[in-house]
Amino acid sequence: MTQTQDTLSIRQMCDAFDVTPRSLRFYESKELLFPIREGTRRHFTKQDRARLALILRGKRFGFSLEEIRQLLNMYNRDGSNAAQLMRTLDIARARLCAMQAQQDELGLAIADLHLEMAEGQRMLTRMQQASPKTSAPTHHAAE
Amino acid sequence: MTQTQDTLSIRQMCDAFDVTPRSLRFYESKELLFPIREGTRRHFTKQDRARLALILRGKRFGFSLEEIRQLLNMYNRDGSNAAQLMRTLDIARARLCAMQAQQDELGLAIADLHLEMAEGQRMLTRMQQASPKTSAPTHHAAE
DNA sequence: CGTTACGTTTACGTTAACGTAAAGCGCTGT
DNA sequence: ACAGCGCTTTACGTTAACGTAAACGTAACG
Repeated sequence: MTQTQDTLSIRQMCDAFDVTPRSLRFYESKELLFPIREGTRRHFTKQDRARLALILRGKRFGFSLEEIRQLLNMYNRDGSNAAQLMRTLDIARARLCAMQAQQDELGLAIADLHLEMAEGQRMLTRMQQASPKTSAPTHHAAE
Repeated sequence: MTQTQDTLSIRQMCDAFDVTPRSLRFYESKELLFPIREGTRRHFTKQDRARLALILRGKRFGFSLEEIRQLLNMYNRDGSNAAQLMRTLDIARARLCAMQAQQDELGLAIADLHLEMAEGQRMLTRMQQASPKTSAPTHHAAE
């Protein structure tokens, strides 16, 4: 229960999260992570691990590191005062809006692409029927 | 019906599509557009306009210019042979898959962000009730 | 004939998110 | 004492999609 030394080296972090040392140092330089500095060495705490998990998720969602930094502040309740919290919420609202717009556009694009692909598929089928390279057994889009 | 001269200057294109000359020249250098070259001047045909429209749509959807170039070939049926068409369809399938994955992840992210924002909102409300700066009339999250 | 307006080419600058190389410190094993 | 490992800092390199500046052509306007 009293685990006093719950900290990872940079290499252990890399292995645990499948990132490069460069990235971790970069994130620290951008103030996304704050490992304990024992002299020159870094020690990543449980907090850092949690933050890194959120960073990686954010990246998958297409956020920039700067945006992620903003959101981390919200997740962490660093800004313990109302004004700061309100600004953070504003940022979140804006991001949310953008994300929803993007999701909608993505939906449209997906539908369009489906249509174009169907058209291409039809053309391909016609072409293959026109010039059968092999004697062509019933080759129905073999997956 | 016999509109022999249906071509736009670079400036007209820029105005029509709200892009910079630099972008158009860049797209040409990347073989996304093929304006007629009368000496040194460019003349953008109806084809170019159609392609540009697709380019801009593709960009909004998050495609890279190289990906867009591939897709333009599909839209245009340039690759009139089956092999080429199949490769193009493969690219499209991959993109489609990625797009759907991204859309799903975006959905998750949106839900998460909603939760976090709700939490932040509750905190804010508590803080405002705890320290009423003004004599505070019934100020219910005035939108 | 000079100057705007519009067009061109060439080429270096910019941002994001690292990659990669160089050079050095501190500890361990032999 | 020295090699090697793991970590460090410093700093230049990379990719995409243009921006921006320089330096020039040419056609019309006054």
